[in-house]
Order: sequence, then C-alpha cells, then structure tokens
Amino acid sequence: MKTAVSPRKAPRQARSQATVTAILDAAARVLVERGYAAANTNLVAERAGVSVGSLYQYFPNKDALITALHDRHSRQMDEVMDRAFALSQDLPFDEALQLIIEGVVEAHRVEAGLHRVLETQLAGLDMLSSHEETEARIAEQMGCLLARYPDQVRVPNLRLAVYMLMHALHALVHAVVATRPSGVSLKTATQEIVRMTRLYLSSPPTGG
Amino acid sequence: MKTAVSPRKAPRQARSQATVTAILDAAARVLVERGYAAANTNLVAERAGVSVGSLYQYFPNKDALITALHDRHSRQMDEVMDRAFALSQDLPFDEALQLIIEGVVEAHRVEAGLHRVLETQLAGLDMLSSHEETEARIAEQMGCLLARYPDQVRVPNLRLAVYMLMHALHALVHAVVATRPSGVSLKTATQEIVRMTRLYLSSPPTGG
Amino acid sequence: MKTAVSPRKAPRQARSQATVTAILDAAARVLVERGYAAANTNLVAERAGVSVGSLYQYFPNKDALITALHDRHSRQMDEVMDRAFALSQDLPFDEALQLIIEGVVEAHRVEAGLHRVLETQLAGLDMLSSHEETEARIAEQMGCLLARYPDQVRVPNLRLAVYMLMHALHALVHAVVATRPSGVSLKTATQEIVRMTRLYLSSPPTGG
Amino acid sequence: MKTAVSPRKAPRQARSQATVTAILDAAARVLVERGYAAANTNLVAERAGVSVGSLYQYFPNKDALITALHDRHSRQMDEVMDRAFALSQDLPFDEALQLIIEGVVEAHRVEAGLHRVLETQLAGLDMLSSHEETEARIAEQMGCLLARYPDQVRVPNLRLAVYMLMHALHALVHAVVATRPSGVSLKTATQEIVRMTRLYLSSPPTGG
DNA sequence: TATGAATGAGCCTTCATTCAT
DNA sequence: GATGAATGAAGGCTCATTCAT
Repeated sequence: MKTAVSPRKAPRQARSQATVTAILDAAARVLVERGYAAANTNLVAERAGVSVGSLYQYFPNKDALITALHDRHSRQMDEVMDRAFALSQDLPFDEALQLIIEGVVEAHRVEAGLHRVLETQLAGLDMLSSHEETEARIAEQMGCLLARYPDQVRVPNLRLAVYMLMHALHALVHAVVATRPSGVSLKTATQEIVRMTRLYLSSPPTGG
Repeated sequence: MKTAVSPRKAPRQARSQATVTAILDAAARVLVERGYAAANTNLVAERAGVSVGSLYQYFPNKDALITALHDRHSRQMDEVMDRAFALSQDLPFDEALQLIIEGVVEAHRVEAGLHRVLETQLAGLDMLSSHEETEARIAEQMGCLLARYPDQVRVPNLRLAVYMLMHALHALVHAVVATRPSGVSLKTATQEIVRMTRLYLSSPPTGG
Repeated sequence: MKTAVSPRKAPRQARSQATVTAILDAAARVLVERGYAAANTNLVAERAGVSVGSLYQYFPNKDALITALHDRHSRQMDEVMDRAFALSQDLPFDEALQLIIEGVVEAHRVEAGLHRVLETQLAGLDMLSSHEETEARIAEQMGCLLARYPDQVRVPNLRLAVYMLMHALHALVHAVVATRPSGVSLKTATQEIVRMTRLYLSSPPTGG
Repeated sequence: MKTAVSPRKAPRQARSQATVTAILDAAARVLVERGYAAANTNLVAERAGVSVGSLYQYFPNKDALITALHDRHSRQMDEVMDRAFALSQDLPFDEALQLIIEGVVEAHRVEAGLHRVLETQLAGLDMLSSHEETEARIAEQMGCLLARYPDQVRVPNLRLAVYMLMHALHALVHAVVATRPSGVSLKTATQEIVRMTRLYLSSPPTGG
C-alpha cells in the first residue's frame, strides 16, 4: 500500500490513484468539518463521489483510512520542511532561523484545520509511530542546524534546546495560524516567534 | 443541586456526592484510556461501580458528564493558578516568574492525561465558553503580573507577549510533564522554561 | 383493594384515601397531557406530590394504576347514567330521550380528555373486562328504556337498535363535546343527536 | 423515492420496494398485535425479515415508519371511497346512499384492526395533517352528494348533517366490521346503517 | 472492480420497579 | 408506612463493514 506508482502503465493505476486521492481529500474535509467521532465512512465515500465498497477496496478499515490521510499529510509537511532546511543551508544564523520558521508557518497555513484534527483527535490510534518518526527526523535536522552556528547558539544542552523549540514552535505556529491578538498581523506574529527563538538560543546559559 | 451541604444530617447528600464523584473519576479514567469517541456511558457507570441509571440521574447526557468533568478539572487548575499568582504578589520578577511556572507545572502534573484529553477531544462540544473564560482570566492575570515589572519586562507589545507566553508555556508545560529528553529531570526542564521566558521578556525589542 | 372505606376509624385510611386520590388525579392529568406512552410513574408520583415508593405501595404496577383510574372513571360515568335513567323513568318518550342524551353529553363534558385517552390508548390492556361490563349494563338499561315505549319505538330488532345507538351515540357525544362545526352550539348539536335518535327509533322498519 | 419504477431494469428498485413493503406490512401486524407503545422497531424489522439497519435505511425514525404506514392506509381507503363516490354519481338517492355506505364498510373490512390502531394511538403524532385532509375531502364529497338530492335530503343545516354523519357512520362502520349482536349478519347491520342514515336525512327538521 | 443495499453489534437513554434508610 | 436513590432490562438509532449483483 501507499507504494509509489511507476510512471509507465498508468491507466489502471491512474484510476485507482485518482480514487484514492478523492477519498483522502474527502476524508480530510469531513474530518475538519465534523471531527473524528462524527466522521463516518459512508459520508466520506459519498463526498468522494465513490461507493463505500470502493472505499473499502482501498482501505481495509476506517483507521487505515485515517492513518493514510495522516501519512500523506506528514509527507507533505516533511517536504516543506526539507525544502526550508535545504534553503537555509548556507545562510547566516538569523536568516536561516527566519527562513525555517516562516517555512513552518507556511506549511501549517495550508491545511491548518486538518493538521489540528489529526494531531488532536488521533492520540488514541496506533499511527503514532510514523508521527514520532517524523518528529524525530525534524528534531535531528533542527539539531544539525543549531550545531552549525556554535557562535550564535549558546545553550547549555543542545538536546534540551531542540526539545524546547520543537514544542514551543509547534504550539506557537499553530496558534499564530489560527488566531492572533487583534491588530497583530501574521507577519508580525511570525516575527515575534523568530525573536523569541533567537533570544532563547543566543543567550549564554548564565545571565552573566 | 451540587450546592454546599449543611454539615449535620448529610448522609443522603453524602451518598449522592460520593456517587457523583465516583462517576466523574470513572469518566476521567475512561476518557484518558480510550478517548472521547470510544468512551461510553455504560462503561463509565460500570467503572464507577454504579448503574447507568444512576449516571443519568446526575448527568442528563454524555456531554453533560464530560462538561462536568471539564468544569471540575478547570476549577482545580484555577485554584492552583490563583494560589501561585497570589504568592508571587510581592516577589521580585525572577522569583515571581519561577513561582508561577512551577505552579503551572505542578497543576498539570496532577492529571496531565485527563487535561490533554479534555483539551484535545472536546473542541467540538459547547463547553468551550467556560474554557475560554478561564484562559482569558489567566491571560488577564499574566498581563497584570508583567505590568508590575516595567523594568524587567521590556516587550514591544504586552498583549502580544502575553499571547506568546500563553501558548508557548502551555505547550512546554504539557510536554515537560509528559516526557523529557533522556537525562533531563523535571526540575531542570522547568528551569529551562523559566529561562526561556525570562529571556523573552527581558530583552529589549531591538537587539541594540 | 379499592374496597369501600368504613366511615368510622378513618384517620389512617383517610390519609391513604387522600394519597390514592391524589395519585389517580395526577395520573389522569399526566395521561391527558402526554398520552399513555409518554406517561411514566415517576412523573405521576411527582405530580401527585408523593414518592414513587408510595405510588407502588398503593398500586402494584403501572397497569394497575391505569386500570384503577379507568375503574374510577367508569364508576363516575355510571353514576351519571344511572341518575339520568332514573330521572327519565316516568317521562314521555321524547323527554326521556332528551334527558338521557343530555345526561351522556354532560357526563362526557367533565373529563372528555381523560375519557378519550382511556378509551383510546388502552385498547391493548387487559382492563377491558370491566369496561365491557359497564357497556353491557348501559345497553341493558337502554334496552329497558326503549321497551317501555312500544308505541314510539318501532324498530325491527331491538337488540340491533340498541347496538346501533350505543355506537352512534358514543361517537357523536365524543365528537360534539370535543369540537363542532363553526357556528353550532353544544346545545344545538346535542339537539341534533336527539333528533337523529328519535327519527331512527320512531320510524317503522319499512318506509311504507 | 417511492415514485413509479420504469418497467425494464427494475431489479434494484424492485428489491427496495419489496423491502419497504415488507417493513410496512410487518409494522402493521406488530401495531395491531401490540399497540404503538409496545411496538418496537427491532421487532418490526425482525418480523419483516430484514435488519434494523434496513428499516432505518427507508424510514428515518419510528414515527416516520408509522406515518408512512398511515399514509399508505389512507391512500388505500381514499381509493375505495373515491370509487364509491364516482359510481354513485348518477344513481337515485337511496341507491347512492347504499352504495356509499357499503363502500365504506368494504373499505374498513380489509384492515379493520390496523385502521383502529392507527386512528386511535396516533393522536399525538404529527401525521394528523394528512389525516384531517382526508377527512375534509370526504366531508366535502359527502356534502356534494347530499346537495345533489334536494328533494330527499331535508336537513336544517347541511354542514351539521355532514358532521353528524361523518362521526356516526365512522363509528358504526367500525363497530359493524369488528363485531355485531349475535345473529346479525354484516349485510343486515350494514342495511341498518343505511336505514338510519336515510331516516336522518330525509325527515324534515320539525316532526310536522 | 464498482456498487450500495443489507447487516447487526453496540451506544445512548428511559423508566418501571426495588429496597435500604 | 414513606422516601427517593439505585437498578438494569429494553428500546431507538448509528455506522463500520460485507457481499450479491
């Protein structure tokens, strides 16, 4: 499942691919609109314009569908992040930081609702493995990034700093994308996240 | 209904109170174990050691039960926070900050799992009002706190700073309570949150 | 049960009697307001101002309660009818007829709603026996009445005539009490019932 | 939904139609046997030889099922009545009257039990509208009929007469179909209804 | 393969009835 | 006797899943 499709010999596969995509899209919409509890496979199939039977042809059960949706979403996010990290490669610290954070915000803006639902309502499902993988990979990249700027990044414990940033950034980006204090633009808010991050990273452990 | 009970001749009420408490406790456990969607009233009743009928004697429906649980939890959190804010009243900035953050961590340590589920899976229910109230009240107190230390708190926009802290602290506290990088104690992690907060608040807007 | 209470030594009994009456009254009200399906013993008890426990002290189960209510209602109706038949004893045919029919209308006006519900929704219960008895007794009396006026009552088959009248009058009285064509008073409508009855009874079997 | 099916390629629809019919038939049976309160959808489904799920595929809820049953029954009755009224068009008064009343009796003979339950236990449901419509239409037709014979029909108030007949006939037909005095055939009883009706309609208001 | 009617386990809720106080 | 909290069987309804066409 979920294996890449070889470019040639697409006719059959193309149909399947389109159907799978339609189903996942419908699932995303339904999930965002009604939450996991109220989302049901019949509705997803209807919204996707296919029969329930077809849905079950491609996904053995409801959880598999949600998992697949989650995986697809993760992959999309990963790509954005990878691109951001790649671009930041040769930039000075401040610019790299800004680029990365703006990238994350951008990544979350696309499907903020879906992202939230997936993260939120799916705590109980067994799909965490892939999610944690992703998290770990991003943490890894983040660690590498920080390690590249020993002069600006002066934290007592790099692993701890990465951990702090992962969680703080995650929450702030979500918040900033969803809602901001009145009169504050997304750009300004994003800038403030950058500022907080820079302050945190570039101050020596001891106040002295 | 659940108003204060007169001290003498409490047996009847005491029994009811105990039942209500047992139900709420069971609901909390079930919710944490299985999430909202998979939690069902029959199971909650069974776990509470009462019949479904009793459950419905005290809570008109499933949502009301969850809402009541949420309210109870909120009240408990509020008390902890209020206490922390009160104690921090006459302390110097650094100590006040530390006290507050340790208070929040402490508040979350009690029922972290429940807290997460309630926050997470209940987005759809109509109980948000009380939740948002609580949030607003805490934000208000936070704002007052920061305003008390104009010398140490140098942020360009106080409302924005409060907003940033609310979200970042929230996430970090949750994270820290649930899991930490190996080798990092809860105390150390909490300290790091304090450090991040202090750095963020006490640096002038412009690097200069 | 339901046995007459001896006049002396009433204190205890009086209390019970009052409670039973209150319960039956409440049951009547609830039944009229919500119908049999939606009526429930807890509500009846509450409306009667007693506990469910007390209700079950006097009535072994819900059906017994309804049956008792039905019996009480029947008895009240019977009394009215008996009185009407007694008064009509020495009157000429037309006046006797009018008196009886007005009596029936009057009897139904008091608790028309209850009467309807009892008749209607209780078809399935096993309380019909007493109901059929009452019906039979009234039919009997009606037969006697008609037999008293051989000159005016010229029907081919007396039993059939009684049967016809029982059913037609029943329906018409119900209808007339509940609703009438606009502009028609209860008195006028009652008069028309009398007219129909007289015409039916006093015409010779063959048109000749 | 239940609109006419194109003759060719009906298999799908035919199946559904059959299922719907089976459900309605089962509902009718259960309703007659146990009354509305004791009738439950699970039993209806079982009796119909389908699953509850199927029942709810065709009827959104219990009341809708009963309403549909009521509608189907009404439609059947209407057809019989319409036919009777149509046939009576050019007949002399006595024959027209006889035809109509025999028609009503015939209409009720088919599903007398169901008819009674539907009329009886369903006062509370919102299906009255259609029922009252039917009643009004029949009253209308009855009025027209009577108006066609000004020589034989001599009543003081046509609307009142129609009202009287609607109620009396209704009750008598029900009675006659369900049970009769011993020794009286359905035919004889029906004849007696005709006789009563004729006497009522053709006598001048005042005895003179 | 696609379809969608059919299935039925399971959930929320009610209410007649019991019983400890 | 009176009370009313507690009980739990039963009923309405949903929805993940299957399978005949």
